[in-house]
Amino acid sequence: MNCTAEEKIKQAALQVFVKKGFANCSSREIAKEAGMNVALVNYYFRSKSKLFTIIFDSVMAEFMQSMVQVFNGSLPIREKIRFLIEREYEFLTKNPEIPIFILNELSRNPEAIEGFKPVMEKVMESGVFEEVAKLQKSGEMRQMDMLNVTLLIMSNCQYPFMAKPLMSVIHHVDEVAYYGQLEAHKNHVTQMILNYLFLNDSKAIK
Amino acid sequence: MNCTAEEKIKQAALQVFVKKGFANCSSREIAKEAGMNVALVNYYFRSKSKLFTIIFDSVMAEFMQSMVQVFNGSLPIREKIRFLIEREYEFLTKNPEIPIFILNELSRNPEAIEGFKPVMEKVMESGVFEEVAKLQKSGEMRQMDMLNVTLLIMSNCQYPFMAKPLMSVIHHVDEVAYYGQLEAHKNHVTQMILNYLFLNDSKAIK
DNA sequence: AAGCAAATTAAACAAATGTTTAAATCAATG
DNA sequence: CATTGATTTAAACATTTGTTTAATTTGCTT
Repeated sequence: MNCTAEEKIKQAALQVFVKKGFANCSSREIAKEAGMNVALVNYYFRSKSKLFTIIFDSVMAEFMQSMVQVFNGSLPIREKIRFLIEREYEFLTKNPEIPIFILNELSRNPEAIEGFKPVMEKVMESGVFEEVAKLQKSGEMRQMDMLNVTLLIMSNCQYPFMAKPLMSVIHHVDEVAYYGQLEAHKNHVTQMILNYLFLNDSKAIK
Repeated sequence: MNCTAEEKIKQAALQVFVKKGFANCSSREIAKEAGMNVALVNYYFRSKSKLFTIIFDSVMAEFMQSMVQVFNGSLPIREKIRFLIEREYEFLTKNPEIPIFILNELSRNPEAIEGFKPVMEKVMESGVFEEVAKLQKSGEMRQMDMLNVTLLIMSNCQYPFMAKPLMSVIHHVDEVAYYGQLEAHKNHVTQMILNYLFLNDSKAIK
């Protein structure tokens, strides 16, 4: 592990930013978390904003990584989607605060999306969108816009992790029990989405 | 319309808090939005935090209102769910920033959930949960935990509005086009969820 | 060991923040 | 009109914030 001061600050910033959000934490808090002086943060990164941009972009990249990997693989679309949901739940179980962090920062500060565009290129280059379009033409998949397909998958993967505080109260479960429920939820979501996207579906499990 | 100073401050606070979040705005900003002096905010509400709690609780109540109304109605479960999704999309089209506001504040400050518990009581009292349990016993509905049912509905209603900045970039659409897509999405979501929740479903549309 | 650049620190700065104070204004009552 | 209480304001307060400065330490080369 790279343990230079610069790297330590980046790790601390990642933790603090993701947990509390840009507006809700101070440079001094990040420095303290890294075990160093405030001035060092600006010595290495010039400003809180500049540091944030670096962290945010790296989070976005990691966040999209599983999607890119799965899409670039050679599985048939149906298995790609199943695998993608599997991977998303795996990633989000380890990093449950990421989606709320990203969506919150993006809606408060839309220019933050800039650093994300290069990652998006890779998804487009994978050719999944064209592949889906072909299956839709042939009647194997339901005719619908790719935006809606993307939205179905992302909604059902990310929202359950974002809503933990709300759902725990509604259904009186603690954190451990909630993550247990999400394992079951993953299976429901996979079945439901595949059944809906693919027509005349002999593999559908009732 | 009630145009007392107190009411004007509350309206300004609602706008500012929802748009920017608690940590990302100042008392002075709220006062300016209301067209009055900073000191008045504390004169009427004692502190920024106290004012926030009042606003947050009222937002939570309004947010859950459609759910309570639909659940207390006399429609069969299937129609209740269909109607609920309709109402959610209607509400969120008018108030798209509410879900990210609520989930963000809740995850940064979990005690904020307190003011929500009374609203939750009303949902429980409606008896929907028992009604669903009965249909599950009879085999009309798929056997699954109520937490997962709730999660399916909320994910597919709220997330699409939360993810607007992300999705607009991914699919190169502007705000107007995006909300247009969400109309189509509402129909997909309704079909998909009903098809999944209700078994042996003659009304299912392929 | 001396010198030097990079790394690190304590201290200071101006601006912004939540909150309070004390004075001014207003509206209604006697 | 004078008085009283509620409302509104400008100003001040102490803290915190992001950022900078200038001094000190560190590690390494000669």
